[in-house]
Amino acid sequence: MRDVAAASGVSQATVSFVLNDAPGQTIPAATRDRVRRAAAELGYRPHSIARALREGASRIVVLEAGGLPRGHNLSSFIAGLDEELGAAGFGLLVAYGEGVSAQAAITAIEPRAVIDLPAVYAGPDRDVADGGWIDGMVAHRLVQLRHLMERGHRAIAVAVPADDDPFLALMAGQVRDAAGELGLPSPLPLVVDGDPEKPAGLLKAGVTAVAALTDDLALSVLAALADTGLSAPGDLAVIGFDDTPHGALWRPALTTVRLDARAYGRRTARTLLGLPIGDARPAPARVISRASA
Amino acid sequence: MRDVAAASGVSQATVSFVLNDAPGQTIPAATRDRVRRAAAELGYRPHSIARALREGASRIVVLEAGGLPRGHNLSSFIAGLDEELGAAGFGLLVAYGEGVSAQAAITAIEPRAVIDLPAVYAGPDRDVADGGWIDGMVAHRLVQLRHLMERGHRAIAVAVPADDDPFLALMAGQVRDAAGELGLPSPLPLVVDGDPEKPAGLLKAGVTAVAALTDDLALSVLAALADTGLSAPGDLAVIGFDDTPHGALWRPALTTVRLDARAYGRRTARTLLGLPIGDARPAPARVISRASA
DNA sequence: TTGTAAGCGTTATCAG
DNA sequence: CTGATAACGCTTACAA
Repeated sequence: MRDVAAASGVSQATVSFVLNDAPGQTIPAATRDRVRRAAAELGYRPHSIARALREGASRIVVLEAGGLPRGHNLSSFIAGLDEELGAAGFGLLVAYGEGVSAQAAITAIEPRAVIDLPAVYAGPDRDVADGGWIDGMVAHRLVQLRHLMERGHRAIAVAVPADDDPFLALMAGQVRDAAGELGLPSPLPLVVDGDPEKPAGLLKAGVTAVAALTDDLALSVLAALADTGLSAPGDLAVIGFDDTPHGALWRPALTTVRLDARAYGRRTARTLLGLPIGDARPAPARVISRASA
Repeated sequence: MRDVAAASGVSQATVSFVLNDAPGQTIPAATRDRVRRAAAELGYRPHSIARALREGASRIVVLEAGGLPRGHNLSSFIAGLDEELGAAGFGLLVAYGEGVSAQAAITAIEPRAVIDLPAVYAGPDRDVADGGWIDGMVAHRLVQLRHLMERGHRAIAVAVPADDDPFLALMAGQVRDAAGELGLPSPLPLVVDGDPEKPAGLLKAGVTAVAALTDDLALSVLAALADTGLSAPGDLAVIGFDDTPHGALWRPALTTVRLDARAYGRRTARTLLGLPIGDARPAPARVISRASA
């Protein structure tokens, strides 16, 4: 920066003003040009550590994605964040809960903000941080259930995990709400705990289809079905939610729903940066119709 | 830090010396104690940004895991890195190639080192950076092939991807080497490109088993088998490599091999930190014997 | 054995 | 409109 200042015959302060488009400064176009040109020629790159020291926080935001299902929906949310944050000159770091040293790294970074999606889901002030993702969730579950209804199913169970993850519990509630909105009877829970007899038991109760909270849960159900000589969708239709890459590899290939979480990611980023939401309008959820339902 | 200095009646420099066990400084135990106690009482936490500015690099190392298969082996490698780096006060960041803003974040961090595993595999000076992981690879492939041999297979194909990832190409070479060491004929390549007829064609060529470069490739083979009315291991035995969580969900459940990559992670970290390798001795690879082979 | 002071590269305040 | 200058929190010669 000192070199740029020298090369363009101004002070470091002026360089800073120009390069950051500092508001409330009135610098002649000629000077600005000279500074910018010099910066470009010298290959000036702001030193982010120094900037972070000065600003009290780095221009990095962290997304804690610890317990989240890792499918297309998350990737897509991340892509959205990436886009907007990148455009604003911010960096994005995704933490998948790798371990202590990862936590150490994150605190060392002094991020500008951290988006803790799992925590957000638990708390009440959600829409602030997730760009409305959650609030749209019931609508997305509608898409999932509707696909089943269109195929003649009304007795639908919902596959939930054995452990009680708060995030997944919230999802379960959304499925119930969606079922209510569609005038469906409240869905029976199918607790996925490795017992291959569970789905067969459901059949006896008259259930004809299962909507899973996540693709992985759906896959577990398919596995249990296969283990007991049953098959999807003949004996039981199964639909997932997340579009993980390995859902497509299964046989029968998993039917699932894919969200346009990218728009939510963009909205999250924009609110985080204090920008207007803009045009990031999420497309409706889409059923990826494969073989299992 | 100023407060700690004041509280213990010494200068900031002394505080720094004590807290970092600066070599070549001879500070009486009494003083050291006072300083440490004060630091603890005041809850002093070194400011990593300031430190990074001063040192020219943060105490963070980045692992670029972009194109790598994401199964147990990678997680285990990461766990090993995590352990050693954490113990040395370093942070670890894993970059899964999320996008531009992630790259921006990484450069903004000025990491002490970056371990670019994919690049390492391509380059010649590998054992420097991966703790000998690669060099042990042939031995691990031996385990994979031996499992097949023990079940009477000698005509073995290797499932490789359609695109030519340099990392996977390297793996393919290791399988060939392992086959040679076992006195097996050079394995035919099974190019996994979504064509479900490929495995059936292999059968005609007399092949009875497939060793896949990764679990995902193995799963694709299983899917192709299912699509053509064949099954594993009856028609074709299939063994994966990586122990991904969804391999266990498939039916037939995928037999695969799991590495003790944790030890390699630890070794990588230690060489990176300039420490002696120590006791991190990798256990031999283990076959996770499920249904597919 | 301890303290002083320079400096890491920015940004922001305040005079000119 | 522009330029000194003072922080930000830490490390490390060098002095005492």
